[in-house]
Amino acid sequence: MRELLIICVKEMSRMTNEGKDSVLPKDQIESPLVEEGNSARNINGEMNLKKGPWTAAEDAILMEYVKKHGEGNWNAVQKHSGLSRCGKSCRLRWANHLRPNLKKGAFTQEEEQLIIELHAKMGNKWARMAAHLPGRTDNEIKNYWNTRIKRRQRAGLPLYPPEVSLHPYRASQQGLNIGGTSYRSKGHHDHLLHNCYEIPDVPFDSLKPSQGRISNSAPELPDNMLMKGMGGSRYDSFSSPLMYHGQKRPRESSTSVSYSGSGRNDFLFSESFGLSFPFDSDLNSTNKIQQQQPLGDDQDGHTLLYGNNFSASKPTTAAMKLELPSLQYFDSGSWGVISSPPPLLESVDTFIQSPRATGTTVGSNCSSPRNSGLLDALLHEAKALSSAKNHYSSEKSSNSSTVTPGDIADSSTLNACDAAEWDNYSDPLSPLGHTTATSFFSKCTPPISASGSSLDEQPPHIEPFTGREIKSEAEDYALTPVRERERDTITRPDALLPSDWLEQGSGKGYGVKDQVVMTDAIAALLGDDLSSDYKQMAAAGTSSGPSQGWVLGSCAWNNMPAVCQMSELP
DNA sequence: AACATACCCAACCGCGTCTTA
DNA sequence: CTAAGACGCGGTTGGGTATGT
Repeated sequence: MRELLIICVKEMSRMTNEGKDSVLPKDQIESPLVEEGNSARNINGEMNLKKGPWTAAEDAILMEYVKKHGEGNWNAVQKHSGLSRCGKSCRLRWANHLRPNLKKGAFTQEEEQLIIELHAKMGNKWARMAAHLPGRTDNEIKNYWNTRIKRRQRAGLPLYPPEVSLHPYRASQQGLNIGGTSYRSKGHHDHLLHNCYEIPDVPFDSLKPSQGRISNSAPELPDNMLMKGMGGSRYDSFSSPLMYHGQKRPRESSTSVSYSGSGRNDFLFSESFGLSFPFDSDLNSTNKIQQQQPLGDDQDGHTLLYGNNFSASKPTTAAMKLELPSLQYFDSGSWGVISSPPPLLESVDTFIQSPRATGTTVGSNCSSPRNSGLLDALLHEAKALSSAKNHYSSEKSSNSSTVTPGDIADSSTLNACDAAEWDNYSDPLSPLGHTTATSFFSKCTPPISASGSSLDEQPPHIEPFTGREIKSEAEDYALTPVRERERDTITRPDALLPSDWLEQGSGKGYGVKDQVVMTDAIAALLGDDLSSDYKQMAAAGTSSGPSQGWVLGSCAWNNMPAVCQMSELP
């Protein structure tokens, strides 16, 4: 090692003398430096740190240093070893290339599969993902993923297999490619994570069941889930997505125009329910935005971009552009298959806790159902169980959904192009699939079109509820003329809207029978212990709900606070 | 063979968080 | 308690290589 080091230092010296210009970036080359050996100092005597590719000599020095002193204290490397690299650079080099047990080479199939799963769970949490992939670095995973999505984008394939598509996190991430334009801010992932209760591994156990795969990772409840889920204060942030309670505030948001704090969750809510007003805890501010962004504003040609014409406001073009993300989110049209995402369970929570946006008052002790992770967990668990029973039929049902020409195929349901690729992931008995809760709630979810959608372009994707009655309705849906469905769809958000908005739609609603079914479904979700309570509340709630046709809406509207309280029971 | 495009990957940058004095 | 430094993370960039036309 010692010899190697000497050789390397010699080589380095040679390079420094002969060809350092080829290594140093232009700005360094042109800067007035006085260089000595392998390091350089500027006129102030500060070290001029080298950038660019590492040489073998530098690697050797770094390795030697770490061998002696261990990892950490990276800034000391420069001082002690004479390496003219900043500590950051050293750490990166070590972590990504020099540290032992690094796995080199292409990802194995298992690794790729795991990455997909992890990404569906975690989003762009590369470091966390890397923790599940021994020998792999976050950078590697990130690069792999970015390449992958690029490839799939080009191929017009959805990012995830259909089985994964309903995972709240994933769905929210993909789903937020609203109109092909995505809205992303640094903070969104945190928000999403905060608002995504994961029943670990449930969504993925079905993937490649024959592979006897790994899942070496212990079921991971995101730290923030545990904390925020059970009353962590940061969870409250979701009740007011426009406000960044946490320390992380999207950098971009500060510059967005007339749309303060345009974190993605603003759209999470909007999209999940086809409402386009940023959900602000402060109704006044919403009104303010409404004034600034009148209905029908089409300054950027996305009048209906956010679902339908209920649009009360939308971010300005400037804001959008500022929110434009990394290549995970695609330009308009690139993701032709992206459709209205399946409604998110978390959306329901958002919905539930949106009294202020809807003008309903909720008891203070329950102002944020987000305070209760138990409810979410219950719902997830219930939906998993339920869909395990019903997945197969609903899958068939959804697959048979009529796709009219011009419709945008719903990637989350099934993309024909992708079907073959993901066939091997399919498991009719998967606990994932179309979940009861999600399907159930999807009735409240108007469509968000992928490509600057107007209502004429895309019928809603409605996940068939797995219960018998609802399922038949879903089948009806497939047979329902598109125009009629559109009308139907337009009316659906009424459950969310103030009464004056409710009059916008006159489509069919759901009758008492449906109410019962839904009530039963929720009761089922809540389990025996809670179901009777819930049913009582639902019975009370439906009678006073804003719309007979919106059972869930009215349930959530009127009763979920109580449910929320229930969820806080030990 | 020349060019264009896609792909891969290492490295940098900026910011947030953690730690420590 | 606070400020500064260290560290970690995620997004982005740019160069080299492979592949297609």
